[in-house]
Amino acid sequence: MTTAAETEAPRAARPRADALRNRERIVTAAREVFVESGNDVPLDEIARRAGVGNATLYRHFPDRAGLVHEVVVSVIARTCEQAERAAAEEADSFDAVRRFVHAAADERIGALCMMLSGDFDKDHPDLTAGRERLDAAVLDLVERAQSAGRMRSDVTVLDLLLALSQLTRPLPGIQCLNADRFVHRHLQLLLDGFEAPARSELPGEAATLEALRPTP
Amino acid sequence: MTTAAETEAPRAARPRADALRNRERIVTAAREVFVESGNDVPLDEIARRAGVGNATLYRHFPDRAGLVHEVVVSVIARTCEQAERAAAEEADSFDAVRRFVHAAADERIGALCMMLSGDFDKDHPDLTAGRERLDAAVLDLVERAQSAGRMRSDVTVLDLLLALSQLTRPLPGIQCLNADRFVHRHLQLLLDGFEAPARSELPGEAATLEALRPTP
Amino acid sequence: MTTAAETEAPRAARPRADALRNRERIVTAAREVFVESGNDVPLDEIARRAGVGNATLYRHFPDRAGLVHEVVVSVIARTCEQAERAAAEEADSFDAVRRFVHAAADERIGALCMMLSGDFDKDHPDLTAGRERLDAAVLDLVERAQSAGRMRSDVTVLDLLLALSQLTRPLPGIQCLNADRFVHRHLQLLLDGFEAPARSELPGEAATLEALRPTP
Amino acid sequence: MTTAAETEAPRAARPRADALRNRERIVTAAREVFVESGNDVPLDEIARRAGVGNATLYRHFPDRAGLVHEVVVSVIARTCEQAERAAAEEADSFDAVRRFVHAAADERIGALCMMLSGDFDKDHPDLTAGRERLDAAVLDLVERAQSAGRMRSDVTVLDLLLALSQLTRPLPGIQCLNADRFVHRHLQLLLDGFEAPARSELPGEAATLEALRPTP
DNA sequence: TATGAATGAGATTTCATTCAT
DNA sequence: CATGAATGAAATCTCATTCAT
Repeated sequence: MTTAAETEAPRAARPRADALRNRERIVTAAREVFVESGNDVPLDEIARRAGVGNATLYRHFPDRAGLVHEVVVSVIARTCEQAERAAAEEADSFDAVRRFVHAAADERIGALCMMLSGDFDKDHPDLTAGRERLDAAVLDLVERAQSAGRMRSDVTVLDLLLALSQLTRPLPGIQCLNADRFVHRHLQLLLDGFEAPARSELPGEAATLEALRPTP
Repeated sequence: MTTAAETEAPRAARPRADALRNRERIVTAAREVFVESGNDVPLDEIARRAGVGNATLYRHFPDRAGLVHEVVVSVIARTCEQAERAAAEEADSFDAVRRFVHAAADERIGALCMMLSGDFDKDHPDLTAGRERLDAAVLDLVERAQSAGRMRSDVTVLDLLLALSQLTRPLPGIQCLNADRFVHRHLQLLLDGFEAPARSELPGEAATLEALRPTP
Repeated sequence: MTTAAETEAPRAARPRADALRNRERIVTAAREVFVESGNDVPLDEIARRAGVGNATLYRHFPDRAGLVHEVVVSVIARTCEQAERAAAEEADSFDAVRRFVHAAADERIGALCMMLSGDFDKDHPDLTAGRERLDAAVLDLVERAQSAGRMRSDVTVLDLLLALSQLTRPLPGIQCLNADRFVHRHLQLLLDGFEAPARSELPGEAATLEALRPTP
Repeated sequence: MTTAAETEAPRAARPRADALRNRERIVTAAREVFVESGNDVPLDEIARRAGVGNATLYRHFPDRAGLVHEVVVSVIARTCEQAERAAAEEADSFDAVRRFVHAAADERIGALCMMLSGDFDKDHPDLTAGRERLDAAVLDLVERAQSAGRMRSDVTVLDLLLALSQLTRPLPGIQCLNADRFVHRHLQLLLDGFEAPARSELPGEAATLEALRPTP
């Protein structure tokens, strides 16, 4: 006879409650620290901020790349959720885009840029899956707005995600209270550019995420 | 009997030709490498790329901060030059803004973001002077375009410079041939936002560079 | 249910036994190596002699100055102990001085000279406290001997400590078995000078440790 | 037909006047800097203090050891001169010892200790010759004083030279105006110990310079 | 399991020595 | 000859990762 908990996770030994809490705290601390201080903070700093010993971090993640991987995946997932919620809850199709953009900024999607620079496995299935899900969710937002004539038809999903990520990328040395306000200002300006009817014809080439792969 | 050269500058020996060439090569290599691989490349890598020994680098720049300082100052100066040239040579006031924005991207103004994160003296007179000159030159561009009704009046110099820097910031891991093309696309989108008559009222607060100072 | 030990000190984990042992071994090795080879030995050499990796040394002492600080403090403390023991255990007051002088030599008090030349914080509270305690202990020895008419009244504590330190200062290049014997010979000669009734009047100025502070 | 100058130094090309002056300035600067800042100052610092380029230093001395060698030899020679002059000019035999001791201190004989630690050839003929001449000169002083019953008979030349060197050794970190006064105070105390009739029998073993040779 | 400690590999910086002007 | 510049080797210090309690 087995308990309900054992039934839900039958393949691995049931993780202890404090272990799960530690794991969560480490990922959260890492996200914050990466945003604040950049990608090259010592892992000891992250462990300290999470309130755990450094070896505990290694129990949960095999190496630095593993931790970065987890943070990236979690940021993508949270951003994805925002995209889906915006699509579901906003009546106007361009308002949905707007809401997503600002929400993604608050989820620190910009930190992804920084972390892509680290040497971790960018072809890991988790990442591919996450990107695909995010692409799909954003594509939904974009297509709806474009079909409704609310967004320029030459703007691609990749344009949106790239520009968004870059504009919200943290400036590790610069911590001041109204930095966020600037970011949202700039996003609004960008969105105004997206909304405007096309004046100058952009090179409307088909843009995909693959286009950004490093050339080997 | 002495030659004219000896008579004219007897006390301060002119710097040697090869030393000047080396200094130039180091700064150039550093600019390239910082853009390619981020702010935390080993100095040995820069020295190697410049074709000099690592100690030569230290003869010219007292430490890493000194080198970053030099690169930052040089990028600012080159960008400034582009602003002044655009103002002088373009007939249309918004075309001047456009030309400056794309030229600044090519001068790697985005690398400034990355380098501002490094720990070097951000209050050095050289930097202050450079920023002031750049601010003035860009203010000239912006005010002309706004007076002519070609640019939204709620866009500030700081908006322009910050968004421009962020959008052109290098993605150290990602080197591919058409990354630049994406950047210029996004700049065009942003400029379209700048050009459009104001639709949503932006919070028109007076924005200055001081606003980005870290809070002490 | 918790054990008594866990109950008594629950908040500050006691330092690990092996860490304490390592710390002790590093300080001991440093004291030896500084005496043997001078103040500018590589820290790697000290770590090797202590049988630990170099980074272990840096875990215990933040930098070279930190290690030198610790060695200086420990030598002062050990010397101090010798002074107090000599005062307590010797019947004759000048014998106590003699015993202290030779014991201080064996504690390598001379190494202090060498280490004072290194660039570490000479105004650290630990050092100030140590010096004061040592001064007090030696002053006790000196005053007793002088009150008993066993020591020249114009010899000050600072004279004793300085001359003692200089005469016992290690000669880093010179390691031979009877170097110590020479040192003790010279100390005896000096003590004979101290014991003799004053013949030539020395400039009896009040001498304090402050007199040796570098002029700013 | 040759000039007188060429006749006097026929084997090597006659050194130019400015070269000689430079050589002298380098040795003087080195002596000062070694006393002030210890044995491990950069050669560039010495060159700067001498007002010459670093390469000029290397033109005169093949390497750092060569420079140290020259300084050591020169200090020994100057000290030797003081010994001979004291012997010649002082009426009282112990006054001659006293005068020599204080003069040697002023010639920075203590710096020899520091430099013996550097890795230079301690068996070079120049050094051996210098030491022998110095030993002879000081032996003359000592024997006269002992024959006249003015100095304890158990004090050897080596005792005198070693104690003198140690007591006058510079403390590189400590530069203050009356440091010299302390040194001379201590020398006086030591001399008083030398002058006193022997009270405690010292271990009168024959002491020679050879006794200090490092054990191989 | 969680932790503080230990470690070697690598980055920054210095300096004795050589080179080119 | 004299010099500023260049250089590699070595020293200091950091950090991702492993070990032992």
